[in-house]
Amino acid sequence: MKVTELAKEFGTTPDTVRYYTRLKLLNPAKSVNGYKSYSNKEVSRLKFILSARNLGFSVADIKEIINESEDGKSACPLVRSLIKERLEETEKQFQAMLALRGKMSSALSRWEEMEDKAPTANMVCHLIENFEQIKKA
Amino acid sequence: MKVTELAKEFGTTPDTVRYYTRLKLLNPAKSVNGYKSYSNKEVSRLKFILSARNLGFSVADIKEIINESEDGKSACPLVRSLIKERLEETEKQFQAMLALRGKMSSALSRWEEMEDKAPTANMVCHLIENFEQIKKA
DNA sequence: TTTAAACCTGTGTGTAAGACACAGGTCAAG
DNA sequence: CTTGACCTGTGTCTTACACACAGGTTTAAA
Repeated sequence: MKVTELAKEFGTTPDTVRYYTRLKLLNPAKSVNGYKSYSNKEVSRLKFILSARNLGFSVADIKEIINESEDGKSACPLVRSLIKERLEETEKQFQAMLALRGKMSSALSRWEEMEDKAPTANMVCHLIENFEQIKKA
Repeated sequence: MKVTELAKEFGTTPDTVRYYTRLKLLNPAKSVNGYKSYSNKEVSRLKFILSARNLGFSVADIKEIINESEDGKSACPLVRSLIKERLEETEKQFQAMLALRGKMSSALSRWEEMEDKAPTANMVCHLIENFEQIKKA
């Protein structure tokens, strides 16, 4: 299988496949003409990678998981521990986005009934600069 | 004012100040010794930048806003239009994170009562690979 | 068989928003 | 005058790919 064929097989892009290949998550043989040739093993490997990405694992995580399994060990304990970390991070980011969304939406509605103002020497836009004060130390 | 002083003034890092300076959002004079010297104007400029970042504007947005205001025009219309875009993006990302969080958390709890398995030729980790099927084309 | 268009290849670089590394400069205390 | 602490600018690294590009391959028509 060539790069583009493999990518289409799972609805991803050739660039993504090439990226994983550069990181040696996939290890295709070299075809006569220098093209990369992916075997069935690579196909299921890619499927695994995409599933893991879908679940929030980083590419570095995935590399670690694969290394573990190539040592013949069960990757399950590692996988459980990693997803705990990632879930915590996701939760933090989620809360941050929740707060940001609220701020943005409140700014938007407040700004719709405020007038335009020309900039001054030390004020670029009064909408932004008066919305929330950044505290000085 | 030197880089570190300015950074501390607003609870940010010298690297951040240097980054904005590289992008010419801040335009310090050069001190005799080659150090950058920030005036009062730069101080309020940084405050503006941090406020805008806080509200979800990208650094590129901020550059655009500053350019507008340096042409003497009111940046308010641009600011309103930009925040609408950014809010939409944020909303999309928010929904994506919500879904991801759900998936991760359900995976975590499901995996806690599943056994470890050794890897096989075409299976790296059954927890991940059996969680959700990636569809073939 | 020749040729041309369409498609594909690998490699190299660009992206956002800073964080980090590093060799050297500056400054106060002794 | 020297030490040590702190600071400086510049350059590189990060994530997870997307994009650009010069050239190779394949298919179809001529």
